[in-house]
Amino acid sequence: MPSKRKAEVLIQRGAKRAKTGRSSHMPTTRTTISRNLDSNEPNDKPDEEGDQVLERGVEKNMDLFSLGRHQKKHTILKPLPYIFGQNDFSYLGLKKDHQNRPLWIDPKKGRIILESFNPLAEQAQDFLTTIAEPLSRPNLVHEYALTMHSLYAAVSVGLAPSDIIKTLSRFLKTPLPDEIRAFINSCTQSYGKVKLVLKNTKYYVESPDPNMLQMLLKNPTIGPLRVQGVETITTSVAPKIGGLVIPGTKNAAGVKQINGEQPQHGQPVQEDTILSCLTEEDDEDQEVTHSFEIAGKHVETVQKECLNLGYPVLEEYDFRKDGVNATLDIDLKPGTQIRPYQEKSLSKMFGNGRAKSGLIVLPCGAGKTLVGITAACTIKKGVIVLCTSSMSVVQWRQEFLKWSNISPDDIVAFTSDSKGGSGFTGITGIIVTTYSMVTQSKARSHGAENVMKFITGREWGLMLLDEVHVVPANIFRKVTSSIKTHSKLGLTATLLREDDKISDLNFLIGPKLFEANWMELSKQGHIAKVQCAEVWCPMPIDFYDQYLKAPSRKKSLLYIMNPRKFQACQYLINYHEARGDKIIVFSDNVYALKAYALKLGKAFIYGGTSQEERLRVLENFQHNPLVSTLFLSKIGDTSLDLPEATCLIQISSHYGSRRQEAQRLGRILRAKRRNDEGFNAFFYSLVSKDTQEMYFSSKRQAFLVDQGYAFKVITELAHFDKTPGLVFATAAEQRKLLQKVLAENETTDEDITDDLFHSDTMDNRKKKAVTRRTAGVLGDLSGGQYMAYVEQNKRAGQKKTGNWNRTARTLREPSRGQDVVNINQTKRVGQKKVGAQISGTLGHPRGSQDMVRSRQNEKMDKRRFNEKKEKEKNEGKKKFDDCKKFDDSSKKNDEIKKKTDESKKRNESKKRKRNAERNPFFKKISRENARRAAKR
DNA sequence: AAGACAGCAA
DNA sequence: AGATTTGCTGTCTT
Repeated sequence: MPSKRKAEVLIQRGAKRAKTGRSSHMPTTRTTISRNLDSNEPNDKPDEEGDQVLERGVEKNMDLFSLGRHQKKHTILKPLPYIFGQNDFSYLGLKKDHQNRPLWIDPKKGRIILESFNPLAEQAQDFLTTIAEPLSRPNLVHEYALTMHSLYAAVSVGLAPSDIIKTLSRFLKTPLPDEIRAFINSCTQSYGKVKLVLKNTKYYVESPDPNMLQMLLKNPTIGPLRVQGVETITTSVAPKIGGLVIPGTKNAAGVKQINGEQPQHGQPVQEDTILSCLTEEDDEDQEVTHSFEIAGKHVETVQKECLNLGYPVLEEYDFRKDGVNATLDIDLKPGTQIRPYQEKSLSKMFGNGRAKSGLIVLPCGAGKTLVGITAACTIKKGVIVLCTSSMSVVQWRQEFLKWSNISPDDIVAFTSDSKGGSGFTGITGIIVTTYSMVTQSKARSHGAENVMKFITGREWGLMLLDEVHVVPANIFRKVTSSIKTHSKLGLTATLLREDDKISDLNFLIGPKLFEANWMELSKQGHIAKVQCAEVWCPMPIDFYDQYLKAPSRKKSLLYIMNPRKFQACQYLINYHEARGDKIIVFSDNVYALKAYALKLGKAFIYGGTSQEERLRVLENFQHNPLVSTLFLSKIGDTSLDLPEATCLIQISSHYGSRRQEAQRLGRILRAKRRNDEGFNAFFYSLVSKDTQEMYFSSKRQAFLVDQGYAFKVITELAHFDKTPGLVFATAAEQRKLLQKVLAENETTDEDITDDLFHSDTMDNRKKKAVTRRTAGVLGDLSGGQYMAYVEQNKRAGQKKTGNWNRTARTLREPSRGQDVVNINQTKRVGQKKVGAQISGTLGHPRGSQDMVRSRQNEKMDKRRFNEKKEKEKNEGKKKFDDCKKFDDSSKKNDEIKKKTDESKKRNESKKRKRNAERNPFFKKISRENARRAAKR
């Protein structure tokens, strides 16, 4: 039964990935292939290595259809399409020595398949990462896509089209299809014809070919964006390559040795992979180039349009020839050596002696920061670093100080609480800030205003974009146009978004320069090895009943609060604590987070946890051997500098977000013990069987599976039933939990609707709430008693946890697990509790945090309402337009309609605000606040 | 120093 | 397929 299920899921996943090709799900492919080969070959030993089987099988099958027979192949060999599916390209005709060549190609889609067990695989892989985009790299067969962008990137590293074609056909088992040859030629020819150049904070579109510029100016999108009357003719010199040394590399060490400095001992001498420059021709001729100016804010549009036209804009920074911008005194600290893959990624960036803009993708814990710092040390000009949170701003600054010799005065943090004066003490320097800091367009404080002027008013040599996958978000993409920089380097671990905006990075930043192979890094010991598992927790029958009946909202709560999941979680925690692991448990749902942590007596942190408390908990988690489990909400995904954990358990997560999954896995890749013999980190996803969670889980895993991680499915934990002390062991307890879960939703909704949503605009919401109420049968039946239960519980909780000293003690003595290690009670939260009490008297069962939340909900409803209205309006407008296409007055009407709509909206929001203010609930709160303030 | 608030991301 | 809740930011107020 379990194996059947597994097969089903695998097939499902395979089907889901069918768009990107079957081979992307390795376990399926592998098992299918070996099974079929087994049946073909009776002598086959069952324990034979899969790759050997595959290789021999492939050989054997290849023999069956030698060249010339391929026309008939499909009729002759029935099993083949079954085995290889759409990935059988042998009809292209195999070369005689195909066994020695590692690549297949799909002539239609430009997909390249690499046999990673082939002796030439390593060489081929290096080549492939340069010219194509890795799609999926599991154990045996890797899949790459030849795309426009990847080819642009290849040319920008210096590969000539002929090189690409020559090398590709050398690795191919089949002759290079003509389509592919044509595709490569068409993509590479137009590359580099148009350049974007930054001079004196002005942008110019430049080309050696005046016709090209004329063509662009005639383009309806680009033409009007030209700044008038500044067409100039300039001369430029083609770049030279030699002499550039990236600090931290072997070359750099050599230079230092000559200068009398010794590289630190114990550092392995690295292979000289650096600057294997592919073009050596030094053009000494001076070329005449033509250019026209465009405004900074139009750069994005122009780049996008040029890309559409098939003339990608080349953005390169010849920083060594830049005499205008001051040179920054920065270098890596002596003895610092960067790892081979870091070097490789940087050599892609500086491949031709100039700085190319682009993206570097490295898994978490693989030293992205150091790559950024090394890039900064190579360019040696003003640097601006952008991060997602103020925490990482501080970290980036620290890392810079740690790895480089930059003077602390020259590196400034610019965040809301550290405005960093108005610049550097020197003439240039590094500024570290957040995306929102530089994109905020609303009123700014005086200091911030100054710094912003400073940032936008000058030219930067390098812009480092941390977590670059956030840039395509509507607000953040502004940064690329408002800050004038010669080169951009985007860093991320997961170049993934669940929307389709990720390809925008191609013109917002640049092509992907390098993407590391996770499995390779873990084999080399740079990141930890991880065992991934999905634990299937069956739902107790009454839970499942309710799950089937429940509306989607409650469904999720039900499968998260599955008692069997509680038990599995407890079991895993016990098991790994006994092994000496440090465990992090992730839950997106705060309610579940608290419930789990309290029930199992562990520490937890979520958004409402104060700064002070967070630090205290983290410190205990790190140093106190008695605190080895920590529960985190999605706060742990981004904004927490987590100490090293070795085991990770997910109990709930954000739908099918692959990025979240990868980011969470990244939390255990850093482990210091990774090089210990046989060390393994563990990654568990707990899913409730036969629920939506299964689907989400498979979706989330897609990225990691592509990276080569194999997820085991665990349906039974060893001695699970005999484990003593499991929570919710009796049916009565489970029933109680079920009621609690059902009622939790009920009461909240009811209260929110009754207390907070008096305003007439909320009719929709109310309707929704009513339907929801009728749906929960069990909740209705037991609602009354149940309220009492909640209230009691709440008060008990208050009594128990209000005291700071007590919680501090329980933390130090976790053996008093019975006491519940609730270390979430800071002074701040304690104050909030007062709010909770008030709300309690009003019949609001949850804390004031929830009050805030529900107000936010109201806001959100407001927004959604507006959005909906907007949508309807747009649709209406469209129809309106359609009907009155030729009516001149339609525009006027439209405008009037818009205006009235807007004023209506404004009035409504005002009304809502007034209502909110008049609401006794808020009045009471604000009175309480005032009273408290007076007391202080 | 901490909370309210608004806006945004995922 | 679509939903959706939590958390971050800066600024202003107390």
